[in-house]
Amino acid sequence: MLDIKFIRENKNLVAEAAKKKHINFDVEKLIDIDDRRKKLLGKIEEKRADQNVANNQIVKASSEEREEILKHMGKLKQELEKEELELKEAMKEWQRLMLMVPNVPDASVPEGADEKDNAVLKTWGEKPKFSFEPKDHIELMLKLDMLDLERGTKVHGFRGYFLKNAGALLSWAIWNYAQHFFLRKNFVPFIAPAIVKKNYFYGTGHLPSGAEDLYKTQDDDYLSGTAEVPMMAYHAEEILGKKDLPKRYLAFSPCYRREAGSHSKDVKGLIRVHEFFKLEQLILCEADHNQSVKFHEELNRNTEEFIESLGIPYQQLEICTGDLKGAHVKSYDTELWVPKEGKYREIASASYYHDFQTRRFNTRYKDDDGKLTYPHSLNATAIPTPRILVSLVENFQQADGSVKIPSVLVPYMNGLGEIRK
RNA sequence: GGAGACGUGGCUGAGUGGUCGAAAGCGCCUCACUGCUAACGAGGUAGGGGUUACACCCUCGACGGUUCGAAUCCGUCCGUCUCCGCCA
Repeated sequence: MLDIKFIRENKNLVAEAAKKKHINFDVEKLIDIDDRRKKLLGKIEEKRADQNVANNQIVKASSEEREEILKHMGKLKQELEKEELELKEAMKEWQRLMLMVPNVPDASVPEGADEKDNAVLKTWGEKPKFSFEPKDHIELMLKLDMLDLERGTKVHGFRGYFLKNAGALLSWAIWNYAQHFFLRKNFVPFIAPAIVKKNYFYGTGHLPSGAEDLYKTQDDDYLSGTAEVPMMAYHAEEILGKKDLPKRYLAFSPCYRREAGSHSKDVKGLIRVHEFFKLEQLILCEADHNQSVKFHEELNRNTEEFIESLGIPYQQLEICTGDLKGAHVKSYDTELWVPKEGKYREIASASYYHDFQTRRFNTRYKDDDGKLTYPHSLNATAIPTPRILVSLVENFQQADGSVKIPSVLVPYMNGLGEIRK
């Protein structure tokens, strides 16, 4: 959420941001409501002051005076009740609109209508050339008995899967390797809950839009699709010390996504599943744009380095304005080469938000001059499983149907260098 | 899941209808003192909104109710602790 003062002073900027992000939002309407809010609040505060004065008088008043004061207060109360109700109504609309205000994209974000306009920043690695007809990850993994989709759908349902044998081992190996890899970069390791109270999803911007993609429990909690939500909620309502910043967290969590609206997409295999696991990088830093930019580049580079260490070809995308989510200032996506599909598929996303999220979470820190300030937040995927397996097995498949394991993972596979039946 | 107790400032903790945004202690800050440090002494010290600055408003877990008036009474919810039950 943006500061209402900022919105009032920069309404053109905000209107422009909404337009760029294809968010239907009327800034003038919000400002009208805010005018009303301020006016009502002023009137109410005046009456409350009056009430407080009368309150103090009544204690030492004579009985006639008391009569008089009581009459006055009764009248005040009636008027107050009416105005407070009006304010309540206005606040409801005010809050609804405030949640719709998009964050302002950075000037460096390329203009574009949708994902087709995302800009390729770089490509890395050499796409494998096969002397044979390559298989897709489903065929490979089924034949190597790493994956059971039939029983996955029997037991879980649509998009269900079991990983078994080397499929399970490879997942654990990736988690453990990723843990060692990223912790060298000075993160505090976490295992975060996926069951999270509803209100925190507003903090990250996953609510109100995005509700249809969230599972919820009978207790009205929601299942998070990313550790970003619990990790941002971790410091909700807290005041941090400036000396404790930046906070650098590496969180592992299961992730749940209903994938509503993408029923026809990637219906087979491990690209798009309802339940997966992810290591997520998250940073809270001082409220300084340059720091946000610096850490954003760093988080993104961490992911790149990790992928490079595995040796999987990738490309980096700079997300254009039209594809940028409401809360984001800027995002990069990392996409891995999927040989059988002949295209790059998303594996990771790195974003920064300025104080948009921390404002909603009411996470603050004490500045040098004692002022409470909202820190900046950033997050980036470290690595998700099982999606990473798709590119991994397809890129490293051999003519005989076996899969070569990247050397960095071999120690985590009990020395196993290849997967074969 | 059952029974009971409890939620007050950075912390401990007093406060059962009005002079309470709140005693006292600890901590912290400033000053004074001292060769230096510590102790002692004096003063200050919750958060948020608002204002050029004041004034002023809100906040005693949350929401709602009673009342002219609520930290205080009532209801609901949330949370914590203890005991029991169940359980990896």
